[in-house]
Order: sequence, then C-alpha cells, then structure tokens
Amino acid sequence: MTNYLPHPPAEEISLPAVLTALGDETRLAMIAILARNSEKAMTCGQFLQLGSKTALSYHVAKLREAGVIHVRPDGTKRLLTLRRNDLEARFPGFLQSVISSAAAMPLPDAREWNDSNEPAGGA
Amino acid sequence: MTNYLPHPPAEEISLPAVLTALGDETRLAMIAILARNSEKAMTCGQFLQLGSKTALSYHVAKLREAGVIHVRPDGTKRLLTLRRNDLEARFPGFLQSVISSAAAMPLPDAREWNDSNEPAGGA
DNA sequence: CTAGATGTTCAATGACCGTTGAACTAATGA
DNA sequence: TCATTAGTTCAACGGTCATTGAACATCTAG
Repeated sequence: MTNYLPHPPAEEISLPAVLTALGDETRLAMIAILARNSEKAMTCGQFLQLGSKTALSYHVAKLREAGVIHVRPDGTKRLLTLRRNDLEARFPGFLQSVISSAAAMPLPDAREWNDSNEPAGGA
Repeated sequence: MTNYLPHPPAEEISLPAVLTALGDETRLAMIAILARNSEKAMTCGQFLQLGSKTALSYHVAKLREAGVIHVRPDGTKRLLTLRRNDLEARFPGFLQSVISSAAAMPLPDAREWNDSNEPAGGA
C-alpha cells in the first residue's frame, strides 16, 4: 500500500474535476490507451507519442489529482493504472461510456500506438 | 426548423469539447436542471440563481457550441433544451451517467432551485 | 411612443492551462 | 564510480477561461 503520491480518496472524486481532466485531447487519449492495456500497468514513457516528457508529467499529475488514474512509483518508473472501480462506484457507467466513445476517436498526434511497443530485444 | 444560432451537427459533436463544456460547476448544474425539467423547455432566466445575466449568456453559448444544448429564440427569450438524442447517438450512455451523477451533487451556489420559481410577485 | 423584460456584445481583468527548455533528482546497471 | 534511464521541478510564455459592468439590441405591453 506504499502510496507516495497524493491521490484523492474515492469518495472525494469530483465530477467536474474528472470532466475537466478528460476534456483534453491528450489526456483523453491517455485514458483510452490505459483502458485498452488495462492488464499490464503502463509507464509514462509509453505515452511519449503524445507529447514531451515534461508535458506528459503535467498531464499525469492532472489525471492523478482528479482521481482518474493511480500512480505507483516502481524504481525509476511510474506505473499508471485507471481507477476503474473507484470511478464506477462514484459515477456508474460514466467511465465506460467515455472509453467506448474515445476509442472511436483519432489520436491527437495521429501516430499508431502499438499494443506491442516493448523495447523487446532491449537495447 | 428555424435555426438562428449556430449549432454543430450531431455527427460533429466532439467528445473533448463536450467534456470541457461539462467540466464547469455552473454548466454542469445547468444541464442537471435541464435534465430534471426536460418536459418544459427552459429559458436563460431560469438559471439566474447560478450567475449573472452576462455569465449565463456566456455559459449558454459554450454549451450550445459544444453541442450539448439547443437554443431556440422565442420572442425576447431563448428556449433551451438538452440535445439528448444527438448525444446518445454519438456517445451512448454518456449523458445519462453524467446527469445521474450530477443530480447527486450540491449546487455551486447552494441555493435551492424550485421547480416553480416563477418571478410571481416580481420585484 | 414609452417602459419593461430578456438577452447579447464589448473591453477589461485576474486566474489558470498546456507547452517548452534547462536543470535537477533518483534508481539502474556496467 | 560513472553513465544511463525515467521522470520531476521551475520559470517563462502565449492563450484561453469565467466574471464583471456598461452599453446595446429586441420583443412585448400599454
């Protein structure tokens, strides 16, 4: 339960805050990608297609502070996961409808996000 | 079909735009009220509890431009209606989940919005 | 016509947004 | 130890947001 970064408790997640957090093309794309890969927790680096390191850091913080994602430090990385259960408990049906609709959207930067974009062979 | 003010066609309603439009306490309260009184088209004046005339005009324009509401001039008034069908067609389940969640929220200005708040006695 | 009611437009204002680049911290691994 | 990897922090910048007050338009009623 090592919880380094501040996350709002589930009961305090605010609807306007969540709507604002998702009302940005980049962040909406992020949660669409997170939803698609919900099995394997992703890192910030997986989203570099969507913006610079600095911009990503900013967006990740926004999503975390709004209660949309959970961020867990793991070594030098951050593991990102959607707070599906918390959001479903608070706003039933909401996240799923957003994800479904967002999945049909073109990416902001129009690059393909492979599901298999592991460094693979390593360096 | 007299359509004076510019509304985006249903197919062009954008999810980020809708999310941004709803990510404001005042506008979220407006659509919650509109949803509650969906039988009787409301006027801008019905929302004066939520802000000044000028602010309301601004928020109504935002909601209209995002495709969330339809605005029809009627004499000196404007009749506002939620674009339920258009939104449901484009983002299934989305609006309903937002409305349900927003209905459980406290009002921004914390005043009671009577369903029967006619000016009655006037000044 | 004059008054009143209902909204709009405009300029101004302070606040916040999203991005950038440079500098920085922290963990990994040879 | 030293370099690399992964992400953060900071100051700065231009842009947009939400609000205000004053002036304006427009329709309805008498």
